[in-house]
Amino acid sequence: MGRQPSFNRERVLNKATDVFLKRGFQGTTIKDITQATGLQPGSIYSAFENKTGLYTEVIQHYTDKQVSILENVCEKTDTHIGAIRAFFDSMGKSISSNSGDGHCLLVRGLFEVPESQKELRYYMQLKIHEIESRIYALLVKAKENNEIVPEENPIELARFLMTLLFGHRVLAQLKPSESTVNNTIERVFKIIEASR
Amino acid sequence: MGRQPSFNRERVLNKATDVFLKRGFQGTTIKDITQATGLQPGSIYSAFENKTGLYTEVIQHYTDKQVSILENVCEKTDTHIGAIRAFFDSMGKSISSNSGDGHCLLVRGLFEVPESQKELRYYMQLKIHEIESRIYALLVKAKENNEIVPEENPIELARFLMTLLFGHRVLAQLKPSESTVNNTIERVFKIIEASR
DNA sequence: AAAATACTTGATCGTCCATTCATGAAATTT
DNA sequence: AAATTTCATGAATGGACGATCAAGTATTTT
Repeated sequence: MGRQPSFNRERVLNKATDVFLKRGFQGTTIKDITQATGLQPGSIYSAFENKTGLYTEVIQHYTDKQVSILENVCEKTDTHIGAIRAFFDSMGKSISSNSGDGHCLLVRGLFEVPESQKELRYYMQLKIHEIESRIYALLVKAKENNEIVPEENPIELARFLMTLLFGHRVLAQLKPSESTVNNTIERVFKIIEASR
Repeated sequence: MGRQPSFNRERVLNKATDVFLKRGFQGTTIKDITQATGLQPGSIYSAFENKTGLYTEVIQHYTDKQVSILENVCEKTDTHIGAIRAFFDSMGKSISSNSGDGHCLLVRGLFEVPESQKELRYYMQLKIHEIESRIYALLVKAKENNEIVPEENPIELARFLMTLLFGHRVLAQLKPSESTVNNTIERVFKIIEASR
């Protein structure tokens, strides 16, 4: 019934993700989005309701990508601990390469999505927990597999590893040299090792 | 010659710090500042040039406070490593208490001061390095004092501890329970211990 | 092919906000 | 106390931005 939207939603979300990564939620204007996507304001608003709706969907899209990065490294590593290492390495690369200024939409969003946007902020927290619970699941399997010591608490370790991931996203804002990033990540590995 | 400003600059900076901590740089309007300080727009602009100038001075003021926290704990602890521990504990309290939402003006600023504000962004990086170099200095003395192992590199460890401080400021945004914060900080201590 | 439905366009609206400036008031100098 | 200098006031300005909507166009249905 009636006309179909003529744009590819996935492509639009990817473009919008790039813009939000570069300029943040507050710093991105609808004009920025129209220029990046080629869509007109009306089309954006009819497809996503408003700027918040668009950002929400971008966050969903972005988190799905992060989770699939984690799933991919799981297949390529033989231990669960090795998968977590690989995930940190992947983040290290994202920090050292200059695309998107090493930003994570979720971390950045926590600091700059206005407090008035209660729902959106809650949604971002939910998505961070989604990633954390994947790491937790890996740690549980690692424990079953005797990859980490039996005294280790996977919930707490997962939280601590998230804190380290977070820290690196802030570090990224200081434009650290590649060797600095390598060193900090190496130290994370040592911590993971120590849990063995 | 002429009239003196009738307001107390320090008091104004403290009030402005509270507002910026609560709402961020972009989220704070001049109206917010006028309401918090009782000053009129014109007075603010004549005293601080503009919003950026005010924020810059607030950052300076804020960093000085952070540095004096660090200096205070140095006097109250007998080892240099103990001072670093105490500094982390102080941050832990700032996260668990709800004033200012556990924010750090410097960390938050890195994520939300617009990229167009080149000078201000550079200034914030400078101030972060100021704190980092204080921790570095403590580590050097700790090493001289055999509080940490001679193989340890103070530059790298200081950077890593900063990354952990950063991580906690992100963690704070997830409204962690006090026990979660205690646990993550406890794990930081174990890392510091391991350097002994 | 006519009717119905849904998407597209882009100018426009209303609001908010950083900043300014003319006027007035106070302190200091002469 | 007159003149000068500086500060305080707060309404006004100009620009930016999120959002809307009427008119137009394409697609599907009957």
